[in-house]
Amino acid sequence: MAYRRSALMEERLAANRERILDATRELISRGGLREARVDAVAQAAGLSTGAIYRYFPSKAELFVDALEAAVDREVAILERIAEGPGSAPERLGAAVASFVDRALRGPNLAYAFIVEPTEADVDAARIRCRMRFGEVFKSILRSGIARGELPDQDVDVSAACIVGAFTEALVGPIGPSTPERADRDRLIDSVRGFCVAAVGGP
Amino acid sequence: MAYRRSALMEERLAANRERILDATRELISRGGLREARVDAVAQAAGLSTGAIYRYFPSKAELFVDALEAAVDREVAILERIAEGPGSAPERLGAAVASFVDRALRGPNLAYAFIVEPTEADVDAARIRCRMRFGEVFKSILRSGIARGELPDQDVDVSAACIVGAFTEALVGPIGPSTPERADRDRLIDSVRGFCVAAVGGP
Amino acid sequence: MAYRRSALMEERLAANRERILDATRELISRGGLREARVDAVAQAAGLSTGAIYRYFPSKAELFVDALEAAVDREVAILERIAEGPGSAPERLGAAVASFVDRALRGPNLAYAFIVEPTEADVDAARIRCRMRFGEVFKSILRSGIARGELPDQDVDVSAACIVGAFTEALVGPIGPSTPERADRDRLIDSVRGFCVAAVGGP
Amino acid sequence: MAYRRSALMEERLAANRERILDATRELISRGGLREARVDAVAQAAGLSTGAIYRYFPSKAELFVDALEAAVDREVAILERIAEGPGSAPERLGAAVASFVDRALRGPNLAYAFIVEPTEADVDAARIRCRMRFGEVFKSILRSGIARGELPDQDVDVSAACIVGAFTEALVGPIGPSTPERADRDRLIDSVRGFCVAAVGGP
DNA sequence: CATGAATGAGAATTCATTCAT
DNA sequence: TATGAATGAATTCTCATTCAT
Repeated sequence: MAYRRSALMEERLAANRERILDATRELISRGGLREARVDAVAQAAGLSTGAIYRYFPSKAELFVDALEAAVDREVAILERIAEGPGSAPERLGAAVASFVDRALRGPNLAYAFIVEPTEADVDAARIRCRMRFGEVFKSILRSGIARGELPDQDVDVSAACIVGAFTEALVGPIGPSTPERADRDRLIDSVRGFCVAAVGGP
Repeated sequence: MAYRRSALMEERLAANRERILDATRELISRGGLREARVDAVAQAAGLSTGAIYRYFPSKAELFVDALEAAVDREVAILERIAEGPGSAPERLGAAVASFVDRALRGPNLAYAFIVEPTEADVDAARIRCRMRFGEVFKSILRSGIARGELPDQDVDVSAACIVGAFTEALVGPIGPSTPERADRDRLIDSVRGFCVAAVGGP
Repeated sequence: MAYRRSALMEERLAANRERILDATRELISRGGLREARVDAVAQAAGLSTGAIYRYFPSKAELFVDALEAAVDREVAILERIAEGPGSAPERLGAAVASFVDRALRGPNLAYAFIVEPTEADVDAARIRCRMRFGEVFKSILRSGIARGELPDQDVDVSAACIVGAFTEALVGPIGPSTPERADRDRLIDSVRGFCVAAVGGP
Repeated sequence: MAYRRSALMEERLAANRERILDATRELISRGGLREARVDAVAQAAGLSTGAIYRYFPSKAELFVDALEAAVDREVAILERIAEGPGSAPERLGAAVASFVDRALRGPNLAYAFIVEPTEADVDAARIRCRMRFGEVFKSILRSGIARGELPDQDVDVSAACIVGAFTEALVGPIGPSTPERADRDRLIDSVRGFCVAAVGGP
């Protein structure tokens, strides 16, 4: 009996943790880090303020975990594309398009984890996340250069520029509103074209 | 009876105002809008908290003025390049290089005026600033397309991507520290190359 | 899962709210609106500053509620007298005496809700309160005039004068200290006599 | 030469002092004590903030002096009426009418010196002023009782009620705006009638 | 373990008063 | 003496974190 109850509880705890992370992501994607108060997160997660602190030691750690969870998923998808078939320009284009497409559909953290300084702890996580994105693109670029599909270049800078380019395209002229399907496709194409050409793709 | 404000005082006031704006820019460029508290700005400017309110009606207006002052200078320089001689790719490259170069030398607000939500007032200014930068690049792109120096493209998206690319290149792999001269030149070249190639330049 | 707020807690919250309102009334009745700082109210209520904002959204609303709560009670009592039996002069005298009597016993807000400009919000409430008092007396006067118990007169002015007369009698020669029982009775009689005679009563 | 300059200066100083007092009265009569900031007074007087402190050691003392100056004039006028010819009810009515009339014409301090708590210093002055007004009315009442023109009564209370009545009539239903001439006359008559009847006049 | 009321350290802003010019 | 810029204490309000129930 002790076992079963424990298992049940275990599940519930995990579910709560997930709900908190989801609520955090949701709130950040709407109003930025600034608007994501602990109270608001708790309410959105259907829990009490105090409960948050059972799952996360501080607001900063909660944010860090939320950012990293979101980036985990994103990077996993991008890595599959990066390691998949096709030429480097093709894979680069696909990765960019994939990211932009997803960002345009649902609530995304592009706002928050790219450039938005906060407390030191969160900021460190933000930088780590940015670099992880960069790594994916760097791996594509390196393979392309090695195979002669792309000209030689400073992959650190190119990767950073790519990340910056599509982020700005997302949060900049478009804003948080979801554009029409046709607009979306055109935007994705434009960004993809920009990034592929930038690194010397055809 | 009427008291004529002495030239000396006039100067000192102007100097104070400038010092406040400088301090604000300095603080923002280091820790973002969040860290730039009125107290901190005052201290950095060598004044008391209350004095700030003699020069600016509110923290929000101070920030707006600081952002716009910085952007005024920046945009003026970029516009001169945009309207100058040379092909569109050349001018684009020169503009990008010029911006990155300056940003790498002194404290820059790239952090703040690109993406960092805050109060509504400041945010509105931030968006205006971003658009002003975008406009400069759009004008270059349009002229290039008209003259056949650049392929047809969505100039809105391209301009946003350019702004995002060099901003990220600045805050991303490099951070606030000023790199060595050689590194700096290499970085500038890489970013320029990225942006020019991205829009279809040679 | 849903947490039912316990009856005990419910009670405590209500008690706290009441304590805050009481503390506010107490402080206002001593030092006027000016001295009733949020800190002071909190301390007098045995709570922290922040706690006040759990019960009232702003200092202004707290004041408005405190004023209106006090006036609600007062006006209810006066209305019962106004609508009760007896001639108009009798009822007027009874109403005045009743108000003065109560004011002399406990902390009274006479100071605050009669004349003391503050923020717009609070001021609006103050004016409303004053008018509500006036209305009670006007109703008595009108009925008296209709029945021929009182001579015709400008009831607006008379009501204002009545309110002013007993308010001043309260805050003026006496001040906040509670006088002896005999003095109190004499004061009440004098004020009552003054007001009844003023409007043409016997 | 030293003499002449001194006399000139003397005059100018006195004129400035008067201007400051006037400005203070003006501001208080408009927005109450709260709105009369030292800066505002200085500007209204055509002087600098610092200059105020040459003439008055503190804001509190400035206010006290302004109140007392205003009351000096007022009381002098009322005393002349009180000591003049006519029966007590006549003189009482004339005094009340005179005060109300003047208050309705120009900026008046009725707001401030009757009921409006502030700092302790100013408050003490306020109470003194109130009592001085009371004294005038008490002297009328006493003479009326002595001569058999008025019934015996508690002159302290009656005087306070009179002051309260006309004050409230002034600041209450009418407010700071100057009413039409006809309205004004009617108001004066009503208040006079109220006060005279209140103390047992015909 | 969950709750949400309470805490209290900030942060922005105001304004009486001072003091270098 | 006059000026008005500068000061800084005081005040309102916010929000991450704690803790009794």
